[in-house]
Amino acid sequence: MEQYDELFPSAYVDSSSPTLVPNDAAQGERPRARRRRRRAARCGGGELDGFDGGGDPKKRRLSDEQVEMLELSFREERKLETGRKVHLAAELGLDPKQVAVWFQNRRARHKNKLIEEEFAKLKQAHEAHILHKCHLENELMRLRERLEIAEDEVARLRSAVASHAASGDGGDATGRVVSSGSPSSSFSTGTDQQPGGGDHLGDDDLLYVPDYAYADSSVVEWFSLHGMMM
DNA sequence: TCTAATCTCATCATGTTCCACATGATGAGCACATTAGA
Repeated sequence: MEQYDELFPSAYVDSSSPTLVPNDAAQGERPRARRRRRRAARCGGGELDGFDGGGDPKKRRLSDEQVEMLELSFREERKLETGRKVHLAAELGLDPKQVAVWFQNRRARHKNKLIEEEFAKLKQAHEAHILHKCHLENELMRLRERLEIAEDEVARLRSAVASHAASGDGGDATGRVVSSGSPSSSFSTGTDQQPGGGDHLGDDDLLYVPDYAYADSSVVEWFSLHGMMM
């Protein structure tokens, strides 16, 4: 009948009745209270659920020596063969059933401990990953800002070149562009710019105008030579 | 194949130490736990 307690924990079911009809005396009683009552009945000498009423009904803690011996044995071997169980029980003055129960509980609690340790490790690793992600995001943000500044500079230089080309002036005797902006924005003097591999440059490519382009032709001619729309 | 012993798991009850935790004990196992020996 105990199984009904487990199957229907939220509703009282009379453990003495196979028809699952609540009994009047305990109607509305919760499983815990019911179990306590049953335990009390056992302890009080009442025969219930096949309990013979013998032995010490009180739960006794094992002595330090007993626990020490059991721990020692557990460290040697987690499982408990019948022979070892009987031997241990005799040695410790315990019931073999108690030894078996102690090993069962010990295994369960050992497993829980391992699970907790594993959880702690995973949590630590997770937090480290979160931190690393934050660093990467910060780095990405800085790079984006730098890219934005570079793109602004490129756009400004492009428009400067375009306006000079459209007005037909602004070049010196050799046809070089004389920038009206800051001296640092001179279009052709950037040393960190690499020559483009092809004739067609994309919008996002940095423009590189080689010096020879200024020698005999205007910038406009150079651009048209390279198929670029102005 | 059957059966007893044993296992895991969830839970309870109680003792110990400050109201929660540790630990001994119990019962189920559901397309009905697994395993070992007769």
